[in-house]
Amino acid sequence: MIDKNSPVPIYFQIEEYIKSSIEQNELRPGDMLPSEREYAESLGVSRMTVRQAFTNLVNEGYLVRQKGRGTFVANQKIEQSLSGLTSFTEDMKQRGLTPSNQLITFHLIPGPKNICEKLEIPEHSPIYEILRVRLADDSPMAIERSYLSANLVKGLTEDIVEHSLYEYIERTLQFSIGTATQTLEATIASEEDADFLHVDVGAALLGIQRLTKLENGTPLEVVYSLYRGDRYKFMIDLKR
Amino acid sequence: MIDKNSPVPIYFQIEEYIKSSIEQNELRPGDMLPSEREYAESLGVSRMTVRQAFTNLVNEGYLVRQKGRGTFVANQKIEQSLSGLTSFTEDMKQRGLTPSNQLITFHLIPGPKNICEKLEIPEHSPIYEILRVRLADDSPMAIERSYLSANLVKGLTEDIVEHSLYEYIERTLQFSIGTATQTLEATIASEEDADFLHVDVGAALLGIQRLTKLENGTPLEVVYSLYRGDRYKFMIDLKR
DNA sequence: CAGTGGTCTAGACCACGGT
DNA sequence: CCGTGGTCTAGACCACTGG
Repeated sequence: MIDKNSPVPIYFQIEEYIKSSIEQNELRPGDMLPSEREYAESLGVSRMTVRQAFTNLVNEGYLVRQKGRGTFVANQKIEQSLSGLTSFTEDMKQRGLTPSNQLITFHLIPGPKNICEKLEIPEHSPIYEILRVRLADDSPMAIERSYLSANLVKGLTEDIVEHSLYEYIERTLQFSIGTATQTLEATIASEEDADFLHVDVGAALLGIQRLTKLENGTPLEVVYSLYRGDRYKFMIDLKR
Repeated sequence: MIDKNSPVPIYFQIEEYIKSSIEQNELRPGDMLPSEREYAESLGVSRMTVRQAFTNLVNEGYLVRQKGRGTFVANQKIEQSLSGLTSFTEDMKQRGLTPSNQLITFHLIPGPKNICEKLEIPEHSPIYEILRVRLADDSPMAIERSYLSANLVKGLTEDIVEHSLYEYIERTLQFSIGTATQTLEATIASEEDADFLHVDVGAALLGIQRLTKLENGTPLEVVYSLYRGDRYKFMIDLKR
């Protein structure tokens, strides 16, 4: 169960083991775990190593510690939905819907001023403009306009865009996405919107603007989305 | 600077000292801190103790560690705006607007089923129902319907509600607010909504539902709000 | 009372970054 | 090469919980 000679840190191996035990329901919410000392002895490692694993899992919301009592499996993992920076694809899957795309336009254009400012690149720099209708269970859910710097995200093709852009960025380009600033507002469907989304003119739409940055702070993507008000709710957990 | 005989843990004292150094601009974003070993020696404590303080500050977004280089003051404390659980009053002040209230109704009623379920109390338990129009710079911004258990939030009066409910809950009752689950969706103004908000029927409104819980997990408040789409945007920072 | 998590020590070796 | 953070050890005493 634990490989001391692995390059993977022991505390991380312990974390993974406990996480999978929880996910496979071998450990249920409210269950008490073996004490830190028991764990340490049975694995033949120091108590501090076990403690590091436990601490991380507490911070991630999997476990709860109680002084003088023990360590327990948390009732609900709050962090799961908290501050989730997800792609449309991931978001829909989490909701139990099947996502798909309908690519409307895919252009390489000289960047307009307002976009370039947000991406922190010179005006007129080459930019990919991607217009997609996002479908869930084959029915329109949102319109999405994305802008990415062509000098940063190289080798973008229609194929990639129709599949999953985030997967390409994270898996193939090995970029690690950091944070995003997002704005939500309510608007009304114009004639063009109504057309794409199969709703009436004047229907309620949820407008979402997002600026995504990499972990090193480089702006990655500007996205303007319009979600159907009758099909989409945005959920978020907040902490005081 | 550090009191070893204090009941306050050493790592916590170190945290507070570093935090205040950052807040008073003695340490600026990008500055490198003394190494863990230097800190430990100069304070006469173990390196692991310093490390615990550093680790907590990294998790809170104050510091950034770089393998082989050092520990640095973070550029921007993301957590500041991230996942901000704020009251309407706080929210408006942050935006530079002056908040005020117009109390429409304030009733003590037997709780309807759906509300009581969310508040995790028996059906028909006494509940305060508060209906307010929220103003910013004396112009309508939102309609808010709040529900609170009268057995939990005692001594509520019209005066308190017209001032600031959260202040009463946190300052006077000494409750500490923990987390909230929030849902946002786009809707259309009904005739009644339009009346309260001074907008046209069919105008875009941002509907926000919130369930707030105390730190011990007790549900505190259910709120249904309708914000004017032309005046209000909801902003949030997300982490991957 | 025994067992738990909370804090702390004084070392150790490693992988990494920059000189 | 040296200094950094990353990991790990084998102890220790404390405050708290429960029986």
